[in-house]
Amino acid sequence: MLSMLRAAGLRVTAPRRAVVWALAFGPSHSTAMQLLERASAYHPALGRASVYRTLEVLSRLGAVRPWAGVHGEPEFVRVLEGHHHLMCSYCGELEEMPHCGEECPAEELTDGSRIHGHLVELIGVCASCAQKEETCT
Amino acid sequence: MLSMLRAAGLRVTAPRRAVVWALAFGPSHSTAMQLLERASAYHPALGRASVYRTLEVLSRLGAVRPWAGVHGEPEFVRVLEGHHHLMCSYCGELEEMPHCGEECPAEELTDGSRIHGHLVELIGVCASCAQKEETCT
DNA sequence: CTTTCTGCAAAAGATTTGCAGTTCT
DNA sequence: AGAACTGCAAATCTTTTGCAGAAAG
Repeated sequence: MLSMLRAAGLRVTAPRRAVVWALAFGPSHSTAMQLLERASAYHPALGRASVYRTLEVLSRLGAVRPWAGVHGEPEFVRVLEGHHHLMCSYCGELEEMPHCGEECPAEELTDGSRIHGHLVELIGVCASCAQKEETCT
Repeated sequence: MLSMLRAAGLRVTAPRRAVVWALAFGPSHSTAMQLLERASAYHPALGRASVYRTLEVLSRLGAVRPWAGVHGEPEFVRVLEGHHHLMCSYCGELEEMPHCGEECPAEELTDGSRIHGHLVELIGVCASCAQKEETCT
């Protein structure tokens, strides 16, 4: 993501490096505050505002997307590599799904556009809940 | 969505009907405040809190999903019918994509789970921007 | 009739903004 | 040197919560 900053003519500074580091080497989605906390280990002087400002920049570049977490908490998701979840409306858990390769069906839906990332969210009942229910019936 | 409330043993009240009406007959995604405004036409006494509470209930039932809008503003998306967007990271526009049928490839990614809705977001450069760029080169 | 839901207003948070100082290029 | 970026703290705004009263089943 640092190279994306450079390519866009933006500066690569310590605070930005810290946030990118926290994004790249942490979980695929986190809240702004979690990122602040993790990135602080890398650059202790980091302030809240810079985290938000960096996330805004990265969103504009398409490296990250704001996303509403399991209970609606605002989070940011690394999006360059593609991302699939299953939100189970029965147990309320978010199940991360295996990564998709180059030929992810989600990216086939397009016309002349150039896709470089995606976020797929399925809403339904997860396999383990579905099985539990059958057992009950 | 009213029947989903009944099926879950929850009450169907005027405020809830108003919010469901605003969701069902309005755009596929809106902010809580926009819903409040529209639903007020239907039930003028409606208060903010009830909108949030109803949206919370509908999210738990899987009829709606919180979602981060174009610039990250929290919105709610009708999700039962499936939903596809393309976020163009060049022009920043959100392009709504044609609705998918029953055999939407997005829903094929599953194992034993039962899917009843989905939200697909592609991040990339939209067709018209992609074309513009070619012309420039 | 009981339990759930509602509106109000206050409280709690999260995100944004202005500004003086710092740091890339 | 000049423009871009940062941290701080204050301001703004959205969402949540407590509670007394109303209404659905």
